Amino acid sequence: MAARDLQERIKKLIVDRRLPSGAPLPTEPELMRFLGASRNSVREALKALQAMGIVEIRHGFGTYVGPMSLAPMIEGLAFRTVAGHYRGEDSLLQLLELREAVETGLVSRLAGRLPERDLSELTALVDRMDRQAEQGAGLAETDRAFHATLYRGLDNALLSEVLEAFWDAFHRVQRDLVVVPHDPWVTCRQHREILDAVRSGDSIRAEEAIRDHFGHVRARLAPVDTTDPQDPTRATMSAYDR
Amino acid sequence: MAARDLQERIKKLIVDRRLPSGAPLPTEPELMRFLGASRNSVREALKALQAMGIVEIRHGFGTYVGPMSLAPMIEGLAFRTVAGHYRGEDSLLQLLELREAVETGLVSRLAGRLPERDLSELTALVDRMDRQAEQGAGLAETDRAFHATLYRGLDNALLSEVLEAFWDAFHRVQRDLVVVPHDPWVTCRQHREILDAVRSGDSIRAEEAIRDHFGHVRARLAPVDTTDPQDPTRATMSAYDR
DNA sequence: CATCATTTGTGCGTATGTATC
DNA sequence: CGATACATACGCACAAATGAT
Repeated sequence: MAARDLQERIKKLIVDRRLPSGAPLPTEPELMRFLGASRNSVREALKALQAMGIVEIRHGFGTYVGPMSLAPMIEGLAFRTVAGHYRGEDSLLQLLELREAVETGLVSRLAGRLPERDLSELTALVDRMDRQAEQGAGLAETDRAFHATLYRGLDNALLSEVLEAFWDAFHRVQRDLVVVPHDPWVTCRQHREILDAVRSGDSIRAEEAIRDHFGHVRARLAPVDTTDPQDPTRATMSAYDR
Repeated sequence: MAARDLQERIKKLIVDRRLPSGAPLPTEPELMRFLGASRNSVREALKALQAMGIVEIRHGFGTYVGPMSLAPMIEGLAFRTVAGHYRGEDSLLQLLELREAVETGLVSRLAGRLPERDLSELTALVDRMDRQAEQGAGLAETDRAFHATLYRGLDNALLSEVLEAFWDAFHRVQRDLVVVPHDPWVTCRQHREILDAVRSGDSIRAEEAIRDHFGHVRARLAPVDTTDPQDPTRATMSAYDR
């Protein structure tokens, strides 16, 4: 029995029965009977679907319909970027430019259209960035929240998820791969400028602010590190070394 | 041994050895020894990596490093959209709006910056659309080529791939799920308008043209079909019925 | 063209770890 | 604590596909 068919038939089973995220799937023996395949085949099909985020397997408990998040996309993008990076490609830069290209376009549509509620939330986030910079703490999570809150105003959950996925993939790779000596105060100032520009409703200025922000990150990215992860004298610590 | 670990260690093996796309991976028995796991566990890990597009398995031949394409992302997006659609969500509309939001932003950056070579290629594509409309042939592939050629000017291979992935996911779902009675002449006219706007260098007009184009598709999408795929009287044919 | 070795695909049996009741 | 149900893991055997001899 073709393993490819098994995956398709399990997917069909989910849509046919209108199973929502979190709904329990038939147990492995039941799937074996239903699909007419052995345990190995069923398990391999489930593993593949799990990798795609379509099903969720909880040890000793059961299999369930997955959260349908874009987590697999993050994994795939991140690995693709890491592999390309070590092969000497500028894959990390490309990922950053992808974010820049998309976000510059989106922020101009947002300018002047954000409700006061979101604006004040963004203000609070930038304020928190200031405090974190003062304490020398990392402000990655706050940066993530800022971008997420900003594009929430576009009122498209899928779009928000995609942007967050791009953010996650980029920062995961950046954290594992390169040393970025960045000045937190510059980051704070740039986010405040983005916020001010959006609040003022000036599309051009908002685009410019986003471009400045990404340009700053890009500059810190220039001296890419492509040392061999097998080389014990390497300067960075990759997640793939564990 | 956690199956999750196996996947990570195979990924680490790929980056450590700098294996490019298409390079052969160790055979299953070799991986069993290298990873100290049973064949089933190794195979399940490989299946998951295959689903993510990281490895490619060819029956009776061997396993290879995958093409690192975004094909898995298309699969995931498409399934997520289909499942959401049958559950009564407007997931297909959201996917279309995602494309619209991203493309409106990008096309304004393109206006007036496309080399004559790309412009003439786009002209040829629109001409081909006209001929196909005349013959009553489908112009989906030409539409795909138009959008791909358009954003090639942004000079970011990753961005191009992502946009093509969005296109593929949307059209796969639309083709399988809903009946869209669309007028090919309108489509032709709108693409010509996009091309003219980009050629003239008018960013505003280019954005407007893209918005018109997507607006037309959105209008044809309104009467969503959520009939039960198990219902033999259904009007549409889903890919998940096979 | 046929045969062979190699490699992946499939199926079965069994033992172990883990969660729920 | 035991009982039960389930996922996890292992090992073996055979089938099917591919490329080379």
